[in-house]
Amino acid sequence: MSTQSEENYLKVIYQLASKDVGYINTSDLASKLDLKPSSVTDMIQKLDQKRLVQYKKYQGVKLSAKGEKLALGIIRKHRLWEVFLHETLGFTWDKVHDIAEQLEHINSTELIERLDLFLNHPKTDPHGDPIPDKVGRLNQLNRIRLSQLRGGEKGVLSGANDSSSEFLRYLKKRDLTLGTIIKITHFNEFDQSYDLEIGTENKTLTISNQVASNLFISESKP
Amino acid sequence: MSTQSEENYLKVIYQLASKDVGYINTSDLASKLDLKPSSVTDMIQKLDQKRLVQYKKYQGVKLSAKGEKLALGIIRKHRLWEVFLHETLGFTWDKVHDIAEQLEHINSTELIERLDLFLNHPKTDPHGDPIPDKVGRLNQLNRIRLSQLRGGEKGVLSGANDSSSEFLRYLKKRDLTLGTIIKITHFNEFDQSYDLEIGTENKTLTISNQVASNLFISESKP
DNA sequence: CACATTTTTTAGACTTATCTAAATAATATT
DNA sequence: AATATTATTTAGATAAGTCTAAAAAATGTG
Repeated sequence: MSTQSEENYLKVIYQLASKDVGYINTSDLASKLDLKPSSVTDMIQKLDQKRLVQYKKYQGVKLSAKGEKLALGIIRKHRLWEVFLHETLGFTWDKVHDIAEQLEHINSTELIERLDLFLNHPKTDPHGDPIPDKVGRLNQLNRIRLSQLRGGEKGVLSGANDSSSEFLRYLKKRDLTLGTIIKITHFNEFDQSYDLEIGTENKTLTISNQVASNLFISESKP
Repeated sequence: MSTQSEENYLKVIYQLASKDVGYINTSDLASKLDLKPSSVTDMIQKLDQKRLVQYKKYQGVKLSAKGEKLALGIIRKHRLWEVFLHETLGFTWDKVHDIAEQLEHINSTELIERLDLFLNHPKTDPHGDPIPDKVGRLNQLNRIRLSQLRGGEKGVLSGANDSSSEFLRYLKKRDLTLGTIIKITHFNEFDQSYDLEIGTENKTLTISNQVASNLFISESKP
């Protein structure tokens, strides 16, 4: 079995790895985990010994097959609990993440399978992220970052990459909820910002590239 | 805030205290927590410093008002999660305890209030134990131990004091489920055992004093 | 390419919660 | 009451996970 701390490392390594590929470096890991780099070095050496990651001195870490499986298991639990908190208990979008951070470490296969059944095998969490299945298979959704689009293109908001409450409240305030139809009316070269038209009422707004790179968009008819 | 370990100490001290009164001694606490007495001494000194218990050297501990409030909060969480596991997810009586041991340490007042609402403010857990309310008030049920009765008396099985799966499976196998009507046909002086008649089909069985002292009985018309 | 800067690792320290072994206090027995 | 037994506490050790400070390696710059 793994400790809570080990599980957090694996989860974060997985998340950082899904952006670009290759080895994750110590300082990125440290800042995401809110720890000092020296602590991270210690732990990844331990995880390497347990064959959960591959670690190369001064280069970084990546997950082993075993480590990835574990990480996906934790992500599965996290996202199923998020669905439960949102759908069953009525928590808002922006509050589920922090509580799920605790619940994801509860250890019981039967609990998770029963929860999955009770929730009717949901495919995505309240932020639009896909939920890995029992054996760790992840249905890669057909979606791209808003920042990969340019003027004139159009799509449906299908997820956010940053699940901090602050960011989610920012979105909510601007009616950027899951399922919203978004049309990019203009890309402003000078500051890399985007002018959008959202929903059906011709509402417009401008978002920074920062924000755009954290939003996922899928085809208009998904 | 308290650690998971501290919470377990407080919970167990509360449970032992509700049997007889006064100070709880180190070795009882140690055996219930499955730790060595020396570890217990260390921890209760720490809890005393935090003003969660009162500790007198060589005499034992009891909860302070603050400690009792915390303990009741943990018991509330434990029992609400048990109801959820049983009623919502369909776990059997004997499996809910171990998972609730983990869930009881999840920290979120809003989560517990929403769970309580979702479950429709249950009054007892699946073992018949009362659930403390938000402010730690516990509705003391009108029930006594089976071992306090003698031949001829009658009542309804309303709870078990030992929630180990082993004990609960023992009960299930003999149809001793919550709500069963029990009549004590005879008390056997020589080995302190009880002859019972249970349910409506004149089924009979004999249980040891051990078992009898772990069963709660309430009036026939509760 | 040599030096400066940044990143990473190592070494040593600290905290929490536990343990074992020894010392001390309380209780039981003769 | 003196001694034996049992319970409790103290002292010192250990493991996990973190930290700070110093050393070493990698990277960037003139």
